[in-house]
Amino acid sequence: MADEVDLILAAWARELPEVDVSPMGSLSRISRLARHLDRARSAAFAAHDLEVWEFDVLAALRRAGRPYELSPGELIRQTLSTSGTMTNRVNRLEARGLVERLPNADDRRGVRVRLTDAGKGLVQDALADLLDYEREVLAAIEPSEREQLAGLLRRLLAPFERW
Amino acid sequence: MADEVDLILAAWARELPEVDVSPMGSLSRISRLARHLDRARSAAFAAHDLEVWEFDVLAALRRAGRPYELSPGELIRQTLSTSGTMTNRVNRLEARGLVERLPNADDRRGVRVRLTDAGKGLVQDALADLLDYEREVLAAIEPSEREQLAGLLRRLLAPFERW
DNA sequence: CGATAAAGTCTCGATATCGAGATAACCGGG
DNA sequence: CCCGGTTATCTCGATATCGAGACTTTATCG
Repeated sequence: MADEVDLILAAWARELPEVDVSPMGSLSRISRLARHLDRARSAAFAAHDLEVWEFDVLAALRRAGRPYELSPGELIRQTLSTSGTMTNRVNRLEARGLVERLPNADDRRGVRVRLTDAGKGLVQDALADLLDYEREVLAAIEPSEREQLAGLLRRLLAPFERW
Repeated sequence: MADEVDLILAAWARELPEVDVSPMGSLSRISRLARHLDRARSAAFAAHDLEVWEFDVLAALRRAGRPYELSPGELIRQTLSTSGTMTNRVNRLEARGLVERLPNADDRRGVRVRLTDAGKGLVQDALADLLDYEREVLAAIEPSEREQLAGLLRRLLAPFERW
């Protein structure tokens, strides 16, 4: 039972036998899987007329809890994006009526981005579909293996998210 | 020992306790890790004045073996990109003298993309640095766990790459 | 206090990607 | 041998992202 990455590793072993490419066995798979998941998520969200980036922002606001507000800076950090990108995203979500910008009373440099009722409904529906899809993907491994996997990934991820 | 994803899962549990968001424990980590890895790779390749996408194409050609040629279509499939993207990439790599386009004698619709000597040297140097970096990332887990991880990821990836 | 540094957000130009359509070549059946 | 269907690649317009710089406000420290 081989995948594309096995073929890639075999090719490197043939071409550069003195180089140890085993790290790719994990990390290339992570990158490739992420690409496939992104595409699949696009398809899943299309039913709600929603882009992946739109979902990412709306979901961050939804799980922040009442009053469903975050600053652009917090959204940038949670979604691993940059300031120019977030300004643009909020603009377009605002134009669609899914979020609104409010002044921040405590810090006049800042802004609060708040989920509207329309945005809230949309993100919950989309989340349900996303999870259904993710459960299908994960059906390839056993529940106990899912926990193993999550644990290993957490340990790889932690160094990137600590500062 | 928690990461951002643990916080995200806890937030969903608080906000929507009736929804089982456990699939995100694995899949969100995969996506986030892929983003971080992409950024780190950018930094690693910058020393060679190389973009990640440039490396991806050159590496595919290098591991194809002599005469280091592939068609654009094969490059599209291996790098999970699209036709317009690949035309653009090959154009720019050609302009930098890292690859060259040759006519395909067997099929005049087609083209062969061949690695130049300059491209070959560059990709091997960059590969060595990439692997050094990847080993650092993987130092967070034990060798036996790396194999476990690779095995689980293979099983998740396989359904996407079968056709 | 006043000056300087730091933080929050937005602007905007450069760049990469996607994807539908165009073009050219190949292939198989009649 | 011709024709419709398929395949390989390229074109090109729309779009999202990045990131440096601008601007405003807040924090810090002498």
